[in-house]
Amino acid sequence: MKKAVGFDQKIQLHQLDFIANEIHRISSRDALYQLVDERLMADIGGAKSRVNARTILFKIWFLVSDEHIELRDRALDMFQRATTEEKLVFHWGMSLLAYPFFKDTAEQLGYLFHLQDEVTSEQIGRKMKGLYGERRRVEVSVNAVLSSLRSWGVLEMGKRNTHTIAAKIDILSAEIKKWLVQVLLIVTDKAVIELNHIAGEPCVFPFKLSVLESELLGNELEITRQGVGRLMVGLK
DNA sequence: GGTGATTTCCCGTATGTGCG
DNA sequence: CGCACATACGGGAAATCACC
Repeated sequence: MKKAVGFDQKIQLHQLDFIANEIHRISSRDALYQLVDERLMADIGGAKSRVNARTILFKIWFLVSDEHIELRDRALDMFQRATTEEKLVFHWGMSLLAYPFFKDTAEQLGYLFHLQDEVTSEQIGRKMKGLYGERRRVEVSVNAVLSSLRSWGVLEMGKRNTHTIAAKIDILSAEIKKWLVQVLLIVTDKAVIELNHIAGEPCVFPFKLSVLESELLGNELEITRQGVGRLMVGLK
């Protein structure tokens, strides 16, 4: 069976901000559909493509699977008083949770950026086709993710389709670090992760994520020691 | 369960844009 | 202009939902 792709349209930051803001006020799905569709009219002409984009937005923020609802609600709560950069962290995390394709693309980008400063769309396209098969859809969707990331200010495009990381975003708030680490554990499917490996996780490459043990204390995460000075973080 | 409607996902193609 | 690539469009299949 072919792996689902899903994320096949460019999604802009203000569209994500819009839905994250409106979810608070509007609880009815139909009303929110209506509202988002109206908002999308400014960006996308065709009704069908608007529906496609709406599908993606809803999957990220609204139609969240049960096991992620709690994280979603916490994100929404913090979202209200977050800075622009912090809001991006939430969009990023929710996208990772909603779309394995997004997560895999981010991860591959992260790997490539560990090795080099510039990544071409062709290069990442090849990697993703390796994971998802030789399908045109994969090509289109990789471009959709890349151009979304450009519009989010995560990537910049240089000459000849090379992409570079725009300035990395430093995450300062301990609450948000904790949230992202939780997301990280879920999407990477790891039981535990070593504390000082967190910053190097490929799928969070746009962020500077340095965490101290003290910042992760609380009800959600569990910290254990392994050997000398190795701190492991896992979900409780 | 069946079945019709809606949602989600995928595809081929048209159009636009930048570049040699 | 011709080429490559990005983006949007609409058809349609597959999956899921809602209701009987």
